Amino acid sequence: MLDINFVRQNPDEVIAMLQRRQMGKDTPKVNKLLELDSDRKQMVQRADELKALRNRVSREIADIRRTGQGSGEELIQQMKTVSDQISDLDAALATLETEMEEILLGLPNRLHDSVPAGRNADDNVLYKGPVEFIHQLDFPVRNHLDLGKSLGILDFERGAKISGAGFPVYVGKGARLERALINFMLDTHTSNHGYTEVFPPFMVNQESLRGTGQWPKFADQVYHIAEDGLYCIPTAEVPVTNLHRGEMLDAASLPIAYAAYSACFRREAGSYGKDTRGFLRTHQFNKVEMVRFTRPEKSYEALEEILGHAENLLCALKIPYRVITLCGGDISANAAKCYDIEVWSPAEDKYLEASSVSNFEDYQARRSNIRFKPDGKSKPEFVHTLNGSGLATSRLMVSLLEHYQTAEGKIKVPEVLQPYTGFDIIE
RNA sequence: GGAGGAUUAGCCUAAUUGGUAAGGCAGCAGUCUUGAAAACUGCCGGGUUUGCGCCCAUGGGGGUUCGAGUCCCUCAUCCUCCGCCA
Repeated sequence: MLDINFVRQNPDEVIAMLQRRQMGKDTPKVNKLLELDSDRKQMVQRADELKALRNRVSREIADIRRTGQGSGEELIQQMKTVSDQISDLDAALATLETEMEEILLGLPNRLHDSVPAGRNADDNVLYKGPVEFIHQLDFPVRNHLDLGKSLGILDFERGAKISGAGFPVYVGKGARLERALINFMLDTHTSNHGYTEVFPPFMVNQESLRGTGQWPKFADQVYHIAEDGLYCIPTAEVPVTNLHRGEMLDAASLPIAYAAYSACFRREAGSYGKDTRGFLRTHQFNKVEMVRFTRPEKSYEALEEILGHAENLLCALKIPYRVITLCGGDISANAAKCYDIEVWSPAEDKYLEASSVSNFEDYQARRSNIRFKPDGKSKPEFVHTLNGSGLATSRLMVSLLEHYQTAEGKIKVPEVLQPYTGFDIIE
């Protein structure tokens, strides 16, 4: 959420940001917001004057009664009218503020200056890589679906039977490999990268979705358990960032770094026909997520660190990847800056997004009211929040299976995973 | 699911029959000191204002009232007990 004070003082900058994001058509929203803001100010003034009057006279009534000078009946009658006026004004204000909040919640975040200009994904800019590792694939490569099926480690058909399309089942060594990946990633983050492990709930309430910005914008992409008012998390970012919702963090505790595994649930409504085969797009997948809370001046430093932590995993696994900087037209509304890490899929013959590393600056912190006091006398400030996948297993598994396949259709297990799997080959 | 109790600022704790939130700790600044501690003084929820001031704020949301921390309804969370159950 943007600061209404910032919008009021820098409307041109906000409108320029919308244009950089290819959202120029939302410009009227900004003007409407400023109009409402101005109306609000006048109404608040009038209401405050009436409230001041009521408070003063109420104290007079109390004095009159205490000293036995009378009942104050005349004043009470006058204040009845005043109170009615206040009620009307407050009701009108509440309507107006709701309208303002709806607009404000719908406006995207500011963009960092370093975010490249561009209309869509084609305009994203290569930041690092490609980072290659030696893999001998001097035979016709098979894709992850073929490999998974022939080795009996992935079962999409039964997944479709028990749940629906997009709910894969891992079986035997496939299940073990998936669990090994998750454990390897979590162990690396906690042991080598300084993160505190969190195992969060997989369902959250609507306030949490709102806090991280998935609500209301992505309401149609989230699984909803209507009876209990709960939502399946689309990413661990939601429960983990909301751990500190409404809190005043101790400045000495910053930066806070959490790593969390969670299953992630996404309806993927409207994306059928696009990368839907096998693991490329599923309704449920596994992901280890890194989440950070930092002082504002440290957040861009943290962004590079998180990116580095995600890259370390791919280097250890020896899976080729590249890093791109998302351009203004492709970056998500919540983020001020975002890197995507893409892994190479030899069978698909293209890069697949396996991680997104973002700095949200104070956008989420303002929505979820996460603050700290820089020092004793200064006012509370919003922290900056960041997160990065480290990593999502589904696309990673695609790349892993394909890169580590042998000419005989077996899968070698990457060396760093062997302590976790207990075997070095899937056949 | 049922009964009772609780929720006040970063933390802890007060508030007559309803009369408009009192303190303490921590923190920050200053005085004193070679330095530190102690002591003393000031600041110490949010908004608005050049300022005085004004408004809002007692878990969330409603209601009664001229006026609600206080009375009523409802929801959430925690504690105690009862019931049910993996």
